[in-house]
Amino acid sequence: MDLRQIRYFIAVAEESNFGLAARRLNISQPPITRQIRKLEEELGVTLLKRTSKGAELTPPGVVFLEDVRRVMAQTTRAAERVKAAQKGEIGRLEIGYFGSVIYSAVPQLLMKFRESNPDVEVGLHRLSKKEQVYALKIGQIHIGFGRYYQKEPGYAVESVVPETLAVAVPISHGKNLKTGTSFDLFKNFPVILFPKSGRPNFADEIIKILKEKGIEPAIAAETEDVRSALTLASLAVGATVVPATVAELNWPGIKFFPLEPVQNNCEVCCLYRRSDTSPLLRSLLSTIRSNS
Amino acid sequence: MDLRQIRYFIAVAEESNFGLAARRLNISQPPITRQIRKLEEELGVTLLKRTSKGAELTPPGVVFLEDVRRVMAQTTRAAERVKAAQKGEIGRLEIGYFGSVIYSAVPQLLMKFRESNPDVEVGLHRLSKKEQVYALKIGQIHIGFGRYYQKEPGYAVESVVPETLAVAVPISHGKNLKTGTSFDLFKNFPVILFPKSGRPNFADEIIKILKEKGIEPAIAAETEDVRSALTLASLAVGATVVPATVAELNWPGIKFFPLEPVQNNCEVCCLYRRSDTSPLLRSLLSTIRSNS
DNA sequence: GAAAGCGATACCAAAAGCGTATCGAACTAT
DNA sequence: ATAGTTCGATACGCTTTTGGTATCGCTTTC
Repeated sequence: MDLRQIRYFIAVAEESNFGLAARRLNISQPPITRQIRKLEEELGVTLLKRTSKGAELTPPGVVFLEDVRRVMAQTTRAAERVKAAQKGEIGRLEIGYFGSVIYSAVPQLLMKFRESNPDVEVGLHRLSKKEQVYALKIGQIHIGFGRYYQKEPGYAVESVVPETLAVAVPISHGKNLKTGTSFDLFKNFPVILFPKSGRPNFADEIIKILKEKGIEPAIAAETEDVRSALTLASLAVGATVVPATVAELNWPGIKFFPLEPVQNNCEVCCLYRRSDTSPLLRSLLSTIRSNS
Repeated sequence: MDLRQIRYFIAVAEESNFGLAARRLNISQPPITRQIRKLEEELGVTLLKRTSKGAELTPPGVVFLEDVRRVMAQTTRAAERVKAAQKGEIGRLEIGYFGSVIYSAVPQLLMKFRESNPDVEVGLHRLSKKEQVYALKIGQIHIGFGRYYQKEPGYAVESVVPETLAVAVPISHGKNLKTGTSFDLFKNFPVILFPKSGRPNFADEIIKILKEKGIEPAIAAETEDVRSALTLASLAVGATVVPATVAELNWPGIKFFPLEPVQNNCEVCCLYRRSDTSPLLRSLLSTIRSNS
């Protein structure tokens, strides 16, 4: 079977006439006779009954016409979709993330991306930094989000959100806490740090920032992620420092104080293969860049 | 676009290798290169990234592969279905009927037909005998069911059910009615006849039968169809004679007495075009014939 | 009974397809 | 480092397929 034969058959079926079908297809009549007959021979079914006035569908021909119209429609659709895919309008974008970026920065970005690319499917994969590099290498993901990427040859790191910080303290301790700057809060609370692994990490950065401000806080706990840290904070174990985007969410038992701007490396970054020409990636990158 | 190109593309996509795909398709490798390139040129999209190890799908290629697999599946399905249609296993059978045959004879027949041809759609059309002939002529229906068809050239009439008759009397008149034969009932009731139109018809036949038994009943009413006749009978307007198949149904307020077998022309018949070679019709006819 | 309309057929030229042989680039292994 | 291997791409000749023109045979119409 052949798409040409199908096209010819549909034309003849619709015109009920070989000659008219030929004119519609801008060819002469004999090729139509031949292709239709070939199609019928291959199927072993008479699709058209030749009459003195033209041709009419046999009952199997009616069935075949319906089916074959769907085939043509799907073929056209496939051609349209593959072009749309090249423009980055459809397809599947695989995203790796690590840590707190999933609480706000990534969702916000994806929501914006979705506005201009509503038909793109998105896959999210929680992966450590090391895993992200490997996943990028084998093409499992297109881009990774996180903090503190080191530069590697062949890979690009770009800032996504120039993050500010916030201090999270247990709400149970009243609200008359704030007297001076947010840094003064650490006079009242030991600090909860996270994550434990993946150095250099957010915990190291916080220590560094506090040190610069002359603060050497007691360490109340070290947790694996923001969520655990905030849970401990809500139990009045101590205070913790989180990205401002995380503070935008409602966490029960927690009150956030924005931290005065400091020199820091906390911004959310993305990592991708320089050689990746995927239109979807390029489209997402332009969304990221238009954000800042 | 061409089904061959699609076949080649799927093979290469699945093998991730032009050469292996060629072997799988039992052709040499250069034609594959050429066809794939032609496909890509026509679509204006690079579907495969040629690497040193073979080939891998580009993101648009992934999208295209999914779509194009559906096309192939549908094409195969269309080929299967058209063959099934020729065997009379699928398709649409249009049926005309008139009068009381719809109450039992036709449903029973179609139920049996459905057992062996579960995927055949059936259309039912209430048409007078005259309309049936016209509908057959223009191909609107394949077969008509009714009684008292006259023979016409080019059309065949066949018996479907060698029908016996039953007398319907109002249930309100107790059950000690039956003394002699069922014909004796007409000593107690005037007769309700139907239908009014379409002579020769069922009413004529009943009159004839009664006459042969020496009965000349008073005519209580003439109605358009069985349903009306039985409704009147249930109101004790009179008794009426109906086909035995109709008596199998439960009609409120009616008691049926089988009528002793007599020579009659009441059987349900079907009418079809002798030249109609539709496999569906032939299949239905063989169901009909195996019935008797 | 002639004319017109339809699909089928015959024949030729053009196009497209496939196969063999070969190339060039990239990876492997010694 | 270099020869061998493994890819896909290319060149060329041959075969198959396709489409066009002319024509046939049949049916319908006037």
